[in-house]
Amino acid sequence: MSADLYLSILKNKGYKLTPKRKAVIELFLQENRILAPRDVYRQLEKQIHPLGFPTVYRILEEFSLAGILIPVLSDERLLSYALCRRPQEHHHHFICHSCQRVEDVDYCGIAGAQETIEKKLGCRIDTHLFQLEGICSDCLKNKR
Amino acid sequence: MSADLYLSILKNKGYKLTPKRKAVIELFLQENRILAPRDVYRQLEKQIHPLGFPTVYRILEEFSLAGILIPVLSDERLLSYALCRRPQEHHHHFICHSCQRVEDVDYCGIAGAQETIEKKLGCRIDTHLFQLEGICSDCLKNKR
DNA sequence: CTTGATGCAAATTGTTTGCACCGAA
DNA sequence: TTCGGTGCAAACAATTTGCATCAAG
Repeated sequence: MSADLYLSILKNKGYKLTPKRKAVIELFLQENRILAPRDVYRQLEKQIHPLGFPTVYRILEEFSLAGILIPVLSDERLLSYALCRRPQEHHHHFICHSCQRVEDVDYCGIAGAQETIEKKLGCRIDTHLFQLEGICSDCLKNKR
Repeated sequence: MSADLYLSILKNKGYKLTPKRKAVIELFLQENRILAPRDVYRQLEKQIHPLGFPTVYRILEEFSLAGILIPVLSDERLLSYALCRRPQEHHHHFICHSCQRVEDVDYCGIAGAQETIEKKLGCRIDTHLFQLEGICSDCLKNKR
């Protein structure tokens, strides 16, 4: 999986493809886990100078609006982001409590039930969050 | 629905039933929507003096640990809490994007699929978040 | 070139800590 | 009476703003 998919999405939405934006995508691809703004900053400043916190915050929010990143609450109740592996396709995520790794889940919790729920509550469902949490296969093996 | 259920849960867990804790529960029952710490503080300080922010934070986290409140990310990416209407029973929530109201959803997204997903990913699923978001019936009527 | 992207400093806001005092059980 | 609960001040951390400069397209 390369960064090209995300870069083309950004390009289509009129964003400029700057080295920092590319680096953020590469970082999420490499780390494969949820990252808080400070995590992103700490990793990026190792390779990129200068770098400011506002830039990190701005990039993360833009990516979130572009559908590339999903905001999630971390265990420490800190705003974090998960990379959306297939931004075009509907899917959900499994987050490991031990290593924070994010994995795709094809199963959709609401499949087929949306209309039923809408009728029962009289509401209109626009989005849904289906997030699984536990211990991933690697951490289970390592008994972490 | 009264506050008694929550108070008995807290009592069973060894918490003291103070006026402030009661007031927090009453507030969530009245407001029936997600509230950030600052929201709770602003409402409570109208009726309770003195009151400090640390107290609000401590109560919210305690209630979260006790299973009475669920931490959620608000639209503004701010840590907020939703009152768990039936702390003993497994269920999920619908959050209105317009008025922030929280409603119970009996349907469980993972029902029956947990084992399948665990086998596929090789992971152990401990918890899951299934949160529906959209516009509630009242807001639909009022075309808000 | 043009306009969006970024750095920087500073302000603002959110959250936690330490400790003395208070009050529910 | 005894701890857990709370206020307060202060520290700490997260996030945003304003503006001058930079660079992708």
